[in-house]
Amino acid sequence: MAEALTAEHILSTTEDVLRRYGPAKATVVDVARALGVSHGSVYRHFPTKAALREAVTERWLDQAHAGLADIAEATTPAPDRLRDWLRALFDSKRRKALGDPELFATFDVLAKENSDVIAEHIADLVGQLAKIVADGVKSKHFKTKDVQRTALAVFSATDRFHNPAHAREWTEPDVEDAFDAVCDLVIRGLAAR
Amino acid sequence: MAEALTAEHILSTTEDVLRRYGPAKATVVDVARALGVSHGSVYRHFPTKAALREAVTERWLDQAHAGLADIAEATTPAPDRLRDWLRALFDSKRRKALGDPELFATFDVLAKENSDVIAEHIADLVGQLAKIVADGVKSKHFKTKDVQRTALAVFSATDRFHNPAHAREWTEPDVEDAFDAVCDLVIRGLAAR
DNA sequence: GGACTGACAGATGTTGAAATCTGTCAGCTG
DNA sequence: CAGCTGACAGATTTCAACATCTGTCAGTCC
Repeated sequence: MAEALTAEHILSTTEDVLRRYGPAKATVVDVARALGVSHGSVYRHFPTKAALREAVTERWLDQAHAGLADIAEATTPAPDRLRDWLRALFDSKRRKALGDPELFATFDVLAKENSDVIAEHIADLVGQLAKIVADGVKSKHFKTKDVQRTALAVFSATDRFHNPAHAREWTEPDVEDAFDAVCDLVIRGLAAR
Repeated sequence: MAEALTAEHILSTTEDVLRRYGPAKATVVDVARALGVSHGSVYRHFPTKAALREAVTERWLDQAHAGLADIAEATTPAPDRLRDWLRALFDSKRRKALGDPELFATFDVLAKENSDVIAEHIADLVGQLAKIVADGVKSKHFKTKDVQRTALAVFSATDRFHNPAHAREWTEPDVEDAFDAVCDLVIRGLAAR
């Protein structure tokens, strides 16, 4: 009303609407109603509903994983840093899955649609892994011929602990054990002998 | 008609019906019709539709993975044997996903339902992994404190390449690379130094 | 009397008409 | 004239009547 209608304003309202109705029920009309404008105005800022969902998810992912980049950039020994980073990723994902289920469900929808936002998100995470692996090689903690390929392998091997498709398993009591066991295996697999 | 109605006969007809209609559409009435009996007769041999589906899937899984146990029992060096076994599992799963999609979909349904059949199937596979890991420890190729935990870690780390939830990824060109990279990482992680 | 049928109740699925939604755009409004 | 509205076409979703399915069981038929 008094405020100008900004993309930012639309995004945070959409987040609220998604949280209330979930990705299956939330409509652009709902968002417009919550903003007190016509839905045509929303289309002035976002070309499609999909673009809107993606923008919300992108923001949400950035916020959720803000701390990860710091861990990746730290100067701690690479093996410890890798374990901390994988742990932080797992904890962050699980916290979101349990504490913010509707937005997590939105994220899950995008993941199953091969959205660009998810591809970028994954590329970002694998890039951070590559940084840690490269540091480990430099410090002689790790040994590998192809850093990028190895970073991808680490990401694949820990898929169960960050891919939203597996979220239902994250409440089982054995996951913690499984996570630690996979971490041990992966870190040993990287180690220089 | 001339034949007596046996559980075996019902199972193979159900397999045909599932292949034709898929798990979502196939009904007990369809199976009975294909057998030329009333659906009440089917319930004489299987208590519920779910039990029937599970029995079919169990047979199908046994047949699909018949060769795996032989590999696990072989006397080749444990690292090679592990790689062969993981490769055989991946190939077998992928072949089924592409060549027998409706029964694979049935398997996928059971997997998402936490069915006992799937739990046993997994326990069987992890048992075979444990055999290979234990042999590797005996022959000094591998080193681990807890064989069972390690076998589970190997199974988790390669989840992307056998869990039906990931079947859509198995046709992407990069999977082969990813599979090899994860195998390398896992086998290095097991190796004694 | 053991194997099978078919009618049945309640649950689940299908269908098509009505309601709502997405995305566009000509026109209003300040 | 930049920002917004609201009517619109076509796509999608909802809803309720209807059909089919699951699982049971009294009764039929060798």
